Amino acid sequence: MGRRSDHSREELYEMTVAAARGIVEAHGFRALTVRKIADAIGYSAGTLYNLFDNLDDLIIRLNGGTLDELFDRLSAIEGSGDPTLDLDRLLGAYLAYLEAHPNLWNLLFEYTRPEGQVLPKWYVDRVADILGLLEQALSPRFPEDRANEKRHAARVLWASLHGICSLSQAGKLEVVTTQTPREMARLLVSIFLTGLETTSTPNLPGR
Amino acid sequence: MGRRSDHSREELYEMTVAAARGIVEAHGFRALTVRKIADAIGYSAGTLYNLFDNLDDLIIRLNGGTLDELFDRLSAIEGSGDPTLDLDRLLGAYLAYLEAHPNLWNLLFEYTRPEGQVLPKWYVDRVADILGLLEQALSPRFPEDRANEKRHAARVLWASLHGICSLSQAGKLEVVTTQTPREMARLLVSIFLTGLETTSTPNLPGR
DNA sequence: ACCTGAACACCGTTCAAGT
DNA sequence: ACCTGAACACCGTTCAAGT
Repeated sequence: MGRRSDHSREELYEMTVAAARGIVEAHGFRALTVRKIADAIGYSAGTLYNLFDNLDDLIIRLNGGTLDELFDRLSAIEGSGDPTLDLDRLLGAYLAYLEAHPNLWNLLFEYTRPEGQVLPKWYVDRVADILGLLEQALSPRFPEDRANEKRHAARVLWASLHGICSLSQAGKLEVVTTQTPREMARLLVSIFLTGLETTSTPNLPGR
Repeated sequence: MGRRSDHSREELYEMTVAAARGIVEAHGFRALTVRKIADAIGYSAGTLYNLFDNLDDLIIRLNGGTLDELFDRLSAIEGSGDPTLDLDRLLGAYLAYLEAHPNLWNLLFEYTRPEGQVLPKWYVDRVADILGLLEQALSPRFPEDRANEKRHAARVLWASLHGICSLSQAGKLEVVTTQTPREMARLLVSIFLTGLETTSTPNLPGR
């Protein structure tokens, strides 16, 4: 036993995250265990605790990479200035990623960390970056002095689209509808943008 | 050891589900284990396997009860014929339940069963019943010959609201917005209903 | 300084043995 | 027919002991 220094700390870190990702992609997040990751990289389980606080920490790092990938795909889309078109492209890329890496997406959103753990700032920032792309696509619909309304609209739309993806991924959609997630997302965007056009200041029910 | 017959099979079943529910409500779904349930009802773990196929089966039964409760709360709301008002009331009741039983709701939606397991029919039917209430509230917006569009709209709205609840519950909303889930849901319903009014046949981007 | 293997305190599930 | 306790095959995490 004792030090091996076959790999630098950084190499080890990369190997670990890559191995974890491989396991999740191949067998789903339920199959992800510290022992299996250690096996895959040829080290003992204890070694991983030199690199990560615990499995939860490791998962958050892995999810960070997934968020990066997602952002890269989405930010590669150049805006046309037409919200309908831009949102549809964003949507297409998002759903394509989801379809290509369902288990990674699952780990990203369906895995909830234990009781009252807060997400690290860098993690939240990455989510905010993705939200920024949505805001940008919505921009033509909002004058500059209504940035706050735009923020709110983008977040509501984001959460809504997430709901469609989430239920679809969990297999809870196909049992109650024949629509594909793509169709549902398009219908949502279509209704949403139409609703935005005529609802500058939404009139909410009595409160 | 051997048979005790302190309780009938039915009693045992009820005790088990109640104990499981208690554990989830008190400590979250991560705390739910077969051994703890058995402890709580004063039987051995093995006994639970006389009543349920496995823990997953037990959870689905528990979730069935949660769906029933949710349906009861929502169906107690009498319709006014005004979709804005009715949807807001449904929403209020839904969010109130979520707030009162966050951990039960969590188990219902965030817990995903292992790989390719299908939900039993009675379970899907209960979800469909709840969807029916949404459809009913939307009814004034759709002529009778557009029942299918109504179905689709109800499902999209349901998934969207679910997204808001889901992200809120996971603590992923408060980090990117100051809006409450209630406000987001209201904004969504408001935009959605406005969008429906003027979008009888939504024009989707090129497919 | 790093890595290991054993240990600890858990899991879900099965099943021979008892009544 | 029902129930138990032990067993099996796992977990995440810690840490003394080795290099």
